[in-house]
Amino acid sequence: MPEIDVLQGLNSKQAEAVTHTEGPLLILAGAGSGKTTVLTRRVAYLISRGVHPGSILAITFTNKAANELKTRIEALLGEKAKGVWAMTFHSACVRILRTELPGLGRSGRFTIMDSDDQVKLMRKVLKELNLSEKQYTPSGVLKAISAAKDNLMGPEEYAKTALTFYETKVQQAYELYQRKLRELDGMDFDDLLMETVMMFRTHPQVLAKYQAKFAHILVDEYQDTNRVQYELTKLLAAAHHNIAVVGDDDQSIYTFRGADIRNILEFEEDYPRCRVVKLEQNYRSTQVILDGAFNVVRNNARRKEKRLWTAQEGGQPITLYAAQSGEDEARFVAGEIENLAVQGVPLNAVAILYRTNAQSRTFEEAFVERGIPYSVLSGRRFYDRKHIRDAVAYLRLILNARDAVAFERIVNEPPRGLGPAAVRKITEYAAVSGVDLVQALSAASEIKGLNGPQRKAAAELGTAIGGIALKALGQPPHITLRDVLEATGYIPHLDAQGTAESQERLDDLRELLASVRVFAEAGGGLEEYVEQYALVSDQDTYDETKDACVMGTFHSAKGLEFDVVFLVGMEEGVLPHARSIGEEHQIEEERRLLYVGMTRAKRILYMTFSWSREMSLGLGRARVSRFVSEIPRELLDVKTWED
DNA sequence: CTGGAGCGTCTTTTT
DNA sequence: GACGCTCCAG
Repeated sequence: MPEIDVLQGLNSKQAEAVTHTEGPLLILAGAGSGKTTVLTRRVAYLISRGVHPGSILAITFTNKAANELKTRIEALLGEKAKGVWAMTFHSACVRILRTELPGLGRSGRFTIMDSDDQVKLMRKVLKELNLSEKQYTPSGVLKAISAAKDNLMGPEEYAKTALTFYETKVQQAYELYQRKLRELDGMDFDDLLMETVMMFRTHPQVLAKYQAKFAHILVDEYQDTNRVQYELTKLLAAAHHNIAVVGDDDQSIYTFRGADIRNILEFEEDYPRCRVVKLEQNYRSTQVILDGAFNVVRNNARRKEKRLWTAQEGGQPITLYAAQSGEDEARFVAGEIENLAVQGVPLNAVAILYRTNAQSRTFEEAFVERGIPYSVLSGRRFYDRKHIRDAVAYLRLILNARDAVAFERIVNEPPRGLGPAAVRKITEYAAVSGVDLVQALSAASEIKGLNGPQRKAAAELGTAIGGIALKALGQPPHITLRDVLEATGYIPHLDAQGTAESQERLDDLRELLASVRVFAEAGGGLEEYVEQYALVSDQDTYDETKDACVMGTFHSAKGLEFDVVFLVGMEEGVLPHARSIGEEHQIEEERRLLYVGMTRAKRILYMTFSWSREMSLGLGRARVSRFVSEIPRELLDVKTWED
């Protein structure tokens, strides 16, 4: 493939970022500056220069972005491009750990515990430690633990820094939580990263293997990396320093999750020989939109000085709509979308963005009423539904008969007369006799304290799951899923209910089966399915070809673009969020959030707010967001419900 | 001991 | 509007 193709159509800065292949590179890429193109071309360029695809590690923020990267590279280079490691931090770590842990005497078949599992487990921990959930909320303790893991502190290290009474209790919870995870052969999201770094630190030969393997490392959305992620890339790049990071400090919106903006601000200090390339030409938005966004974000004290420019002069002013109520706001948005549709704007070119997920409801109702198709940018919504999680828990138990979290989830779902007391007896039996949970179920007749019906129900469940587990290896995963939901009575139970709700759930399960089938036909096995299940994100399920407008949070819209964008709920207490008011650096993050939202728009930008809003306690008066007043008046076209 | 009804509480953003 | 908790009938 001639080199000229790979550089075709790039501006000089972009070309520089693509062709600087040896040594550290910091690409400061403003919103809409062709970042994905640069990443794609860079990988293609490396391969065209003879770099083996398998020695390129490209870390992206979502699986969707990773897949897009792969597809676009293959479009450029064809078969030659196969083998690039394009994935998220978490998927890369899972892959490394599954490969390496068995050689170190540890299990490579761990289950990934998602946030729901974590909370359930933490509840148990707190109960065991006699800590009241009022004072020590599971999410609060988990947040502290997550922060510790982000800073690479295990329970022992954390103990050294735990000073307050609260922290010593958290420390105890941390220790017990980790012990329980080990017993379950589970890892939470943070463990995946921390364990990988720990393994690299304690086993230099393993680290050396990956340092040799990945001759070139690329990291996207670098402004949103946290300490472990930073450490991980630093370790991997230590031997050759062929590390290219792409980011924009103005788009750092994940500090609540430990993202450290210093990683990007201080990259040049970490790698003194580093080349810095700034991409400031924007190919996405009109000048009006860029000016509006710039005038907001310029108010942040902590940022690198820069300003985007575009060859597209002018543009439509930003419409600011003052609504009478939340319903009126939704009515306005729906009405405008209908008008735009008449003018020929396709629905999938329109997005509605809000600060919190709960805000979607009013809009969904208005859209349903008017028959406007929409899809919510929150793939986890589907996967987090109770019955979907139940179904996956059955699969988890088939794969790992010691997965106590999955076991407890489904042992009495549908109701089988096996309540908490019976479950405790079964798990105790398993622990004492050294058998797994499914074997314990099958041996229910030997468990003391269970009554007749309980013994029968438990044995049946054990036989059903055990039987299917035996067959699972040789058949496609969707068949296994269907069989287990039938044989354990899950689907029959829903069928028997015959309510509208149970029908919906059955439909959801059918959808799940269909998606597993698609996954299987693409060559995926049961194990891979369950693994990626825990790692799917909001964006991963987004289908841009569907004829529907998109709704999502500001966060979930990261990296996406739309012709028309509505930013709704532009009120004090919503954006900036009430919990961010008071702390200047949190206000700055909220401001960046708005910046990200505004720069999603290519042609037309709306911002709306309402004078009154339904709050948790009755109707509240609202005030327009402080950020709106930072936008120069001449860029705005102000409308109210009275017009 | 289990399952279901009814009640109060809390809801920022997410890999 | 989802979930945990309490209370009571079987």
